[in-house]
Amino acid sequence: MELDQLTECYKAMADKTRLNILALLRHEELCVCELVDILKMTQPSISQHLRKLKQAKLVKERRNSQWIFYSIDGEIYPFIKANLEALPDMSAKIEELKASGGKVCC
Amino acid sequence: MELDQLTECYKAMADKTRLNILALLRHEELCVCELVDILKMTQPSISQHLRKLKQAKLVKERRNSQWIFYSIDGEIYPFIKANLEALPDMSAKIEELKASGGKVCC
DNA sequence: ATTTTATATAAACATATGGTTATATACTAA
DNA sequence: TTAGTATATAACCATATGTTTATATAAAAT
Repeated sequence: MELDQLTECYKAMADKTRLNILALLRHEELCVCELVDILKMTQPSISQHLRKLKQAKLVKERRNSQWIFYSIDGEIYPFIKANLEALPDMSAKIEELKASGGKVCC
Repeated sequence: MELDQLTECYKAMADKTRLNILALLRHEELCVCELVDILKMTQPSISQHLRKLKQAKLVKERRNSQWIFYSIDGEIYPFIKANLEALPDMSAKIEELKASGGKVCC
């Protein structure tokens, strides 16, 4: 692949918050406010991280009325599956969110 | 894996020069001055990039008298092979180096 | 229409990063 | 021991990055 595209990919992954987001999206698509809830960060911060991931084509978005749901993309990267598999399991965080009634949305 | 370890790995890969170094080392181990030659960058700059790669355990070093040869490591990362395979082929650069008599060393 | 909710963008700031120049260290050769 | 070669480290600087606060946009509900 092109080095510039690869650099953008790894830059996008070179941040703990963004790896957390990817790890969460592995389980299911989530909207911004759910990520804010789970990661306990401000909404603009999450939005900007999502923008980087989207620019690197690691996530895609889908609008559903007032919410925008993000999900894993990365299909342009032949290696992405292997990388995502190395991310820690975050299902507990997702369960927490659902238990606290924070799911669908918000 | 641990998110901190993964973050360090992707940070190390999030730079064009370092991806170039990894792409070159895929072919064979190289010493610092050979990398300086091929990448046409200053020696301190290359050294500092190598340090980052080494800290992330993506490369390892082997001393041979006055030279230090770097080679691919990354064995702590289950995905690293897939990632290295996506790097562009740099064999032409290596051939150039050998043709110009710059090999073994320096 | 106006208000509320969800998200994005902008401006400002502190910290991180990469490059350069200068210097230190490690080994070799004389 | 001294000089030369290979590499590492340090100090400095410019640019990039991530966070915060404030504001803008878009859709929903009233």
